[in-house]
Amino acid sequence: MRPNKRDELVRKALDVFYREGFNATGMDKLVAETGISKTSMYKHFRTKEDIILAVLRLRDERFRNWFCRRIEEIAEGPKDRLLAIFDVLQEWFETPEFKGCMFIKAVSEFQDPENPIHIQSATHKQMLLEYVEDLATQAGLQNPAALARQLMLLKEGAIVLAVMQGNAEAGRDAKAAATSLIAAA
Amino acid sequence: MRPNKRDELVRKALDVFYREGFNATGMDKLVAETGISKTSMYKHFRTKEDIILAVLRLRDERFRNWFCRRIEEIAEGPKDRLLAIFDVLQEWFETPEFKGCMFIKAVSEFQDPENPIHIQSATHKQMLLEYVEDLATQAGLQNPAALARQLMLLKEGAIVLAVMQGNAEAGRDAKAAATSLIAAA
DNA sequence: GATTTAGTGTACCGATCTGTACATATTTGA
DNA sequence: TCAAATATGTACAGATCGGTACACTAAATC
Repeated sequence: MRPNKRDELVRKALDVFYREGFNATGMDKLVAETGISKTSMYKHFRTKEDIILAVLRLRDERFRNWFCRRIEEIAEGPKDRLLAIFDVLQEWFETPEFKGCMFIKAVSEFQDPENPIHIQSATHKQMLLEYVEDLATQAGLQNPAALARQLMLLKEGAIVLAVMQGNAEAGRDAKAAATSLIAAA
Repeated sequence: MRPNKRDELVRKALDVFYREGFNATGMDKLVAETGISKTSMYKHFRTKEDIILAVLRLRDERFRNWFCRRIEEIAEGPKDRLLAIFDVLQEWFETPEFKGCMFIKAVSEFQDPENPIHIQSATHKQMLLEYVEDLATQAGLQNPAALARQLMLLKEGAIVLAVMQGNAEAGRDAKAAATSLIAAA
């Protein structure tokens, strides 16, 4: 058992929770889909909530890594990168596995602002905001914080509408709007 | 029992589902919170899903009524009304009962695009988009459809971030961004 | 006044929920 | 090779899930 069962569980649970939802996925289904025994799961985690938190940590790490890296791959200057956000977003929407933002869904299912799942999801959004804020600052624009917040509105809105409409059109609209906002800044 | 029990159920169920979530609210909790017997509920509705659909219909009717009426109250010309969208949004965020968008949450819990709950939620967003599109058309702007879609991105993004951040700041950011977009159109 | 209608309360069905107990198997390292 | 560490499978507890059966009650209508 070299490749830690704990990590294997978290990786596989991520897929299931993302596809099926958190409350809709019972522990028995998790056993069936991961091939890991329930006994093992509860040796690594005290509760289902702890598993969800670990899943969200992995998702945050993977997503931010991919997202930022991809932006830096396809654009050079910080100003171009602000716009590239929306190209990368579009790429994501066009992925066949795209099923929306895991953190928006987590907050929808765990609404209590004191709930650790809720808090951790909010932190993810905060960290992405800070990344965009850095880009805006590097771009030498006035009021980079305000621009970053506006671009994040477009990003979140695009995710929601891409899910609702079942296509990636929202990505193109977001890029067009971002172009205007960046030009105005 | 003049005031129909069915409507009473739907009204009260709306509050519970909005506060607690759909999957997290069992039928027994619905009985406890509405004071209506389970037998009665299942005489009016065949399944829990049917209750949810009725709740979403009421929410759609109430929300669109309030939203559009309020916009038309606080602004006169169609161009001013496009901006007023975000003042009304802000009002909503500042409401103590604000707990995000019921339709975004519904789609988060019922992800299957073929699910009637999912479809009905998407329809709500579509109808709001059409209302904003009408405003943009009346304002005589070029490409009103594109502007309307961009403003809706801001609206959905603001809702998500208002929930995530636990405050109404996103409303102000959305209004600032909308001002830029409308000016550019 | 009798009958239909709408609602109630309770008890229950089988399934599923999170989580545990326990005895067994497999792997790992000394 | 042998012991410790990690797995596993099964069975189950106690609660809750959506939904039904049934006997009863209040009210409206004829």
